[in-house]
Amino acid sequence: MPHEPADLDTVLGKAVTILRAFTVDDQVLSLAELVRRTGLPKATTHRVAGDLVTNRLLDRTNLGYRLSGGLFELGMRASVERSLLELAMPFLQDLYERTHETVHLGVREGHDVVYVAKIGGHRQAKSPSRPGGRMPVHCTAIGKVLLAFSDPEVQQEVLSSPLERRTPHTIVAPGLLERQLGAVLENGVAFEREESAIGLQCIAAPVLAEGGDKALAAISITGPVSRFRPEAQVTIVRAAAQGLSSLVSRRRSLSS
Amino acid sequence: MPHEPADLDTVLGKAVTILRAFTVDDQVLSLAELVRRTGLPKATTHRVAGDLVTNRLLDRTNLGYRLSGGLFELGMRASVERSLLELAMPFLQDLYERTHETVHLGVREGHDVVYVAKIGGHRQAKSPSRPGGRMPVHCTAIGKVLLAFSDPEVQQEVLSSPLERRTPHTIVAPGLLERQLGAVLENGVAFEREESAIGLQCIAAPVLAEGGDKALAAISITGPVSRFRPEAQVTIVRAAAQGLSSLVSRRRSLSS
DNA sequence: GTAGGCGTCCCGCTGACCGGTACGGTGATC
DNA sequence: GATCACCGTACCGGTCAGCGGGACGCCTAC
Repeated sequence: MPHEPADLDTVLGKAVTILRAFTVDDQVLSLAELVRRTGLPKATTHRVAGDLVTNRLLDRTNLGYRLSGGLFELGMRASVERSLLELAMPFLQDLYERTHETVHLGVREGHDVVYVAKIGGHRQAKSPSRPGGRMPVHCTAIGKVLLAFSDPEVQQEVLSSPLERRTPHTIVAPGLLERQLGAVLENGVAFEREESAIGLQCIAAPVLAEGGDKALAAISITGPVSRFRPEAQVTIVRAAAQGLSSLVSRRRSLSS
Repeated sequence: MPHEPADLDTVLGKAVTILRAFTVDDQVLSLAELVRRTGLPKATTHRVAGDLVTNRLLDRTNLGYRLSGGLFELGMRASVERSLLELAMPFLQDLYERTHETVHLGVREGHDVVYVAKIGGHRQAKSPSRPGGRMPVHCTAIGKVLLAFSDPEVQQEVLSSPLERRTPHTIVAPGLLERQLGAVLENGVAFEREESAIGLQCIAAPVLAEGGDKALAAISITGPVSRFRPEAQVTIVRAAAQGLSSLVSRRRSLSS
């Protein structure tokens, strides 16, 4: 987890610490729970949380605090993710319509994948991914594509840190993972077979930056083993990702 | 605009002021531009922006600052919007697949609609809405539905404040708007005919809270006048919204 | 009754924050 | 190539916003 724990000697540091104490599946957190998670003194937590409410980053409910709509709005304005999302939507729609399986758009952040979008129908496979949520790179198709098309240093960093086991099929051997990344570079797609959740398979392709060797994002299709064959989707996933790549290239977006 | 301008005497206030200086279509803002928009002293802006970068709410690029991916992630964790989005997605997909026109999910915030989701294909009508963006309630179908199913006080507030003209068809007469809201209550759907943008028509239905008289959100379909007839979609939009309503009711979500 | 957990508030100390000021770089204008 | 305007960055002493230990009142459980 390459998360420096934020400077607790500044108001701002305390504030983001409180905000980040919320995980994807927390609806509402009590003051006491926030104190427990952040390690901040109770009085301080109370005051800062109050200030956050004043500034419309938190909502106060009778059960406790929750992240507010104002924060959602702000987050949606993050230019990279938002414009990616807007440009990608038509391509994601196409994939969904052809397969009626769950379609993801994700970017890499450190050793994790962050899902920017997730679309699916009523019968979608129950997957552990959430929009705005994280998953380790090494156990997802999106993650493996993103890693394969990353700087070698990043790859080494991941390969040399322990690979968490999520299911019996999760790849925890660095050597095996490295070989797979090589294959991904050749094929332009990555697969995942019940490595993050039992019963799920997945295929992903990279959205490449202008140079063509670095990935900005990745697109994937996920389905249950019972009815979904990832190999059958190689062409359309690759096409969608490439279409998005060239669309993105036509706009200015990136930067250091 | 019921936006209290945030307390500029606190660090937190300054920080959110800087963050909110970004609009939906700003990719990157220079320090000087931030100074101009926020009215804060240059030195202060420089320092606080630097702190925001440290805390991963802003990114530093060679061109200036931009809202970071960390902020996107945080915003996606806002429970109300996120769970709404997740539950709604299958219904929105259905609507898109049936019509191949742009589908929106929106909530009300003050006198504005905030778009939580927007999905469309390659040939989507060019509409002024953006995911995470705002539009006035009185000139959109989503807005009119949300307003019709709101507390009377809110309605009065909107009706008694000036109604901004966006196109020649925008309804700027409070009396007319009020009558339309009555019709919306009866029909359970609202229409918009080139009131927010020339060439666009729209139909929306409310996602109702358990009581059945207050709207949590609304779903809409938007299309160009040339090929899209909103009246033909009454049934499916209403069905989608009702389906989502009952799904939401089955979960705990709301609160004061 | 009492014990533990909760949210709220008080209040005196102090160091984080403030912002006027100054400096170096860069590009346009004459 | 000199001048000027505008930019981002850095400094630094004064002071007040922020701090958090502690106390209080309210619950529910035992």
